[in-house]
Amino acid sequence: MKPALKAETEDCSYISQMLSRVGDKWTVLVVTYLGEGSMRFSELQRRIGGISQKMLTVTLRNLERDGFVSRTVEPSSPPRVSYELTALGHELLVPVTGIAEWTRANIGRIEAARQAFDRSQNG
Amino acid sequence: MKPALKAETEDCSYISQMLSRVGDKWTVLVVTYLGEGSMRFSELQRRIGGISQKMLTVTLRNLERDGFVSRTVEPSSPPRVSYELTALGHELLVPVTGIAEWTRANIGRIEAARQAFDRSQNG
DNA sequence: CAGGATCCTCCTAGATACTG
DNA sequence: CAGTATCTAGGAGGATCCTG
Repeated sequence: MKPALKAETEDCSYISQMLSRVGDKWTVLVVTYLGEGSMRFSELQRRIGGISQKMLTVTLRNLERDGFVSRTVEPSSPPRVSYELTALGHELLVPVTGIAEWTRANIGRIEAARQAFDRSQNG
Repeated sequence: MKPALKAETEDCSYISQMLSRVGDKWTVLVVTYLGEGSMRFSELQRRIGGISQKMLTVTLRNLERDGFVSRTVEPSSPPRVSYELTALGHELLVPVTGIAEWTRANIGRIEAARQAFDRSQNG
């Protein structure tokens, strides 16, 4: 039996990974769009706009590996590959939405702080 | 009066900034330590461990600019500079803790998904 | 259509040296 | 002590070419 410290250290590693993941450039955007329902690769790319094939592929692979997204291939020609959120993926939206809503509610305070800070630096 | 779309687009920019901020390597760690109370630069660096002077400086400046941290200088020699969370900084801990707790609660499901994914890739 | 493989570029972050 | 300035390496992300 490992001491509690070990377990908490491991937890921190996972927490850090998740914060980093949701903080990357595309993950939250992809998850948000998939929150509307199942979607194909090209449709996702078109709707997001500005994401390269490579980054969409990488982002989806990461999400699939962690169990947030499921990938379905219809064996046809040309192939149709669709993605959708798993239950875990939908649940992830809850805490992420928490930060988003907190930010939206506090934009005014943040912006005021920035302007005050920038003024104090220039003056 | 701007249309709603404009406002939402601007919100997304802020939300993206905040997600990116809390997703960077040191911000959450610094905020968490400062959550315990006011702390000096060197104490913060020693307790966090592994963070360079430069990155601690940059992280603190960003937090200060956004109004999450306040900086106090005692004019002495050598100078004593201490940092503490503002009210806004303490409030930020709430949604961030939300993601952290969600992650901690779901580590098992994530880890299981990863192992299943990795097995399916190798086999 | 979906995505693998490359190449390239920029930014982040770390190391180091210096200052008030 | 608490920074600033400079240099550099590594990784994230974009552009492009190619394939089943």
